Amino acid sequence: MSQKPAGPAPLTRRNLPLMMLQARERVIAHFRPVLNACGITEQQWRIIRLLLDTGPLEPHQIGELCRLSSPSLAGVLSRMQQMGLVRRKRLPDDQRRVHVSLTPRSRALAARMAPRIEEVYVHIERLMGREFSETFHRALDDLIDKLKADPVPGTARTPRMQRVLRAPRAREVA
Amino acid sequence: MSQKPAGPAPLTRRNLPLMMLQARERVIAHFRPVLNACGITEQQWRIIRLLLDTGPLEPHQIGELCRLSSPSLAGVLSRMQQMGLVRRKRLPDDQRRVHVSLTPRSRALAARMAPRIEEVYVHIERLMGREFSETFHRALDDLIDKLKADPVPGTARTPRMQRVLRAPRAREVA
DNA sequence: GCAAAATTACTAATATGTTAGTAATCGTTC
DNA sequence: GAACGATTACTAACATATTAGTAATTTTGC
Repeated sequence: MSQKPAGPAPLTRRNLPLMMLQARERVIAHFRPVLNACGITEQQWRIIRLLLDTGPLEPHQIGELCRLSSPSLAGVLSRMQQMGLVRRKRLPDDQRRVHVSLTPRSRALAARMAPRIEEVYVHIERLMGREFSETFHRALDDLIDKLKADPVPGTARTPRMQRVLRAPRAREVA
Repeated sequence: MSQKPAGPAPLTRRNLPLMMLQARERVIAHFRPVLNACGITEQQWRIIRLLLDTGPLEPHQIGELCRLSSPSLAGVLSRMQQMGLVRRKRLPDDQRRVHVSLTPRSRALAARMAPRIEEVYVHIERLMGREFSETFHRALDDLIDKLKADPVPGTARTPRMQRVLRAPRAREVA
């Protein structure tokens, strides 16, 4: 008997990243109206929520915990500073490093938003079912642990290859 | 006994959208090297994979199935057309509508990529465990179903408010 | 038949994501 | 103490996401 020519591999798997994207969008869609009504983006809210819990942090810590790459973070923090939602201050000990902290304005905003956010959680937990919701949380933790490591892309440091001279550029943070 | 003043609601919930983002990034991080090596983006690969299974589709169908909003899709398809990865053709019956189809080039690309993609699936399934992997897939399907509906943002149509005249603009598709 | 509504793909403006690379600073080594 | 590497936050260039709104066309109501 002649063998069937194998042909190109057929991509039989379901698209797991797409499924996870779809699932996440179904969830975030419930929060978006609240964020829009308050005039902030999802990323800005992630940062505010984080700093509420932890106090002032450095950018690389925020990026790690909020999954924001260094370049994204630069823009987000810059806009948040303009909006009066965060302060940035250089550390006296180490002039490279910066502390990002919340302002009274962002704390007040968070206080206004908290109950509406809670409402959304109650709503989606009702849609998902209490049991399923808890199981799903555990599954996410489990998956994150099993596939752990990998730093935020855009934050990873690669060794310098060469050093080229150029006109100096002013820093943004006072 | 005096009652404690309630204070601002404390946001006790874990950040579910963030957890889902973290989990998805752990997964997509394994595919990114393959995509980068082939010079295409995640979104472009989603579209190619879809069209391989379905044959030619219209933009709104692609957007729905790949979770790409209409404006994103316009740019992605435009670049893919320039790269020779897709063709766009207006339907004779309805001049508004367009058919997007793959090219020999994108089919060849997919054939080259398929085995490497499969390798990644094998690898991450080994990390996650077969049992967990299947359970997680079911959980995602379940969640997507329970929170179903919501059209892709940017695709939703709102009734016209007013109609302003302006100089005509040429269409991109022949 | 024709004006209004609906549909489809698109553009515009802005925010974020991704990849690569740079300026300033710090620590170490010699 | 000057050269070197490491670290931190940043910029540059481009692709995508989000929100709003438009052009061309088709369908519908009357």
